[in-house]
Amino acid sequence: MNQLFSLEKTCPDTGARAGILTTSHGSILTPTFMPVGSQGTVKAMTPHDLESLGVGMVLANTYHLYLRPGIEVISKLGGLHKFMSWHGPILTDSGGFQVFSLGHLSRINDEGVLFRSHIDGSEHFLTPEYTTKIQEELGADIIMVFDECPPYVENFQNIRQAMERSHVWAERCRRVHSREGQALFGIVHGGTYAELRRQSATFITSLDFPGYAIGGLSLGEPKALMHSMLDDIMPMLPGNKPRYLMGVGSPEDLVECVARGVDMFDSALPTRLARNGALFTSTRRYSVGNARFKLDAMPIDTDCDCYTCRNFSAAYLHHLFKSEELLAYHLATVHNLRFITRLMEQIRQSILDGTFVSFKESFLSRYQPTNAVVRAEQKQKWLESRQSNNSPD
RNA sequence: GGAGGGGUGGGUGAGCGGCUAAUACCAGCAGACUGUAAAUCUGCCGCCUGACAGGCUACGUAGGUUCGAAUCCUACCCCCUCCA
Repeated sequence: MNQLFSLEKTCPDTGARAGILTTSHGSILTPTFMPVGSQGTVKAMTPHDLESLGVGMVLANTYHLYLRPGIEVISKLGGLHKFMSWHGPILTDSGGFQVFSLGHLSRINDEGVLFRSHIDGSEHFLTPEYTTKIQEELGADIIMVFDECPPYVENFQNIRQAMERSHVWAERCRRVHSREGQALFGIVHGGTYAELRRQSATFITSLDFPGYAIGGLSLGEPKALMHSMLDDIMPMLPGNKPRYLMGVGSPEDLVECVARGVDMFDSALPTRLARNGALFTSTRRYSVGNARFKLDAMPIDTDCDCYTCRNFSAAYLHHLFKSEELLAYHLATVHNLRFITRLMEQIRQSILDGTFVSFKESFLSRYQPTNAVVRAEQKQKWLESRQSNNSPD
């Protein structure tokens, strides 16, 4: 393979960067957001839709595709690109995340993870070698090492143990990976412990992967903690390789994390929110099912250039959601994905223009976080003030 | 005309002497969702006081029995089924 990543420009005042990622299924411009399509489909979207929204790369999931339809099916039908008729780049996740999110179904040891299928109860044993092999078979352009992703609440000991296991697994994936034209990314772990994060970044970069992911963040920890982890790690990752922050996809997070040097993001958030009727606008997100939209003749986002906003009123979307019409999910997903891809385009352009800092500031001052985020920030401040009041002894 | 069944909060519909402002579902209102077991989940949903809590009015209507009734009795009004 030729060079995977080339850096075009960096923002002198932040860590933000613009670059180009080149795969055998085309090039994409970074920073980029990759919508999640675990089962070989971004829900409610055709590949044609994705293309016209400006989506570059899509995500698929090893765990889900392995269980259904099964790797041999996809293999016989010509690989994942052909199977799902998406001819742009694909990134497959190893299924490591599922080890944690489906934790009650699994047993984990140094060798690998014993799963019970959530579909039919059958038992499966996934190892680093096996998931790498599966991902080679699927034929994605970028694949991920098999890792363990413990929840945010785990204590230091558990986080360290999971991190160390992930390190060994990363090495094992690296050793068996051989498919040409396919890049295997390492994943930095360490939870919210700066010390572990640095340790992990040192180890993972020593394995010399073509790209590096940051895993185990955006799992409910305070935003400030996620930011400080990124601030710690990013300078340790080689500048000439792509950096991928796993599982991040809210508008404010994307802006904040690009500023810290991230090139690639994925998240189920924009598409899932869309299906649940929560739509992004430049000032905040709205639940289009709310009564306030019943008679609203304007598009949900008057600044948006997407098919949905160019053709339909908020009142119509409101009606589609209330009546549970299938079109609701499609139109809403079109909008949210376009909102995010446009945001990434704007970010990139501002980096190239040298105006990223002002773009970031004006976006963040305009964009109102959700009640939950505001509340979480209040709680954090409250806890800190309590701690400082109670800690004189 | 005769026999039987039934009338419960916006709707459907449980409850059949105290634990019942009343199960459940729907509708309604709001919130959540970040490497997707998610077109999902959570909360509220008689009226009044901002909330805690409390007060008021409620199970067709009017009486009655009882310490206590949506639940038992009587009368009336209405609805449904069957037979003539």
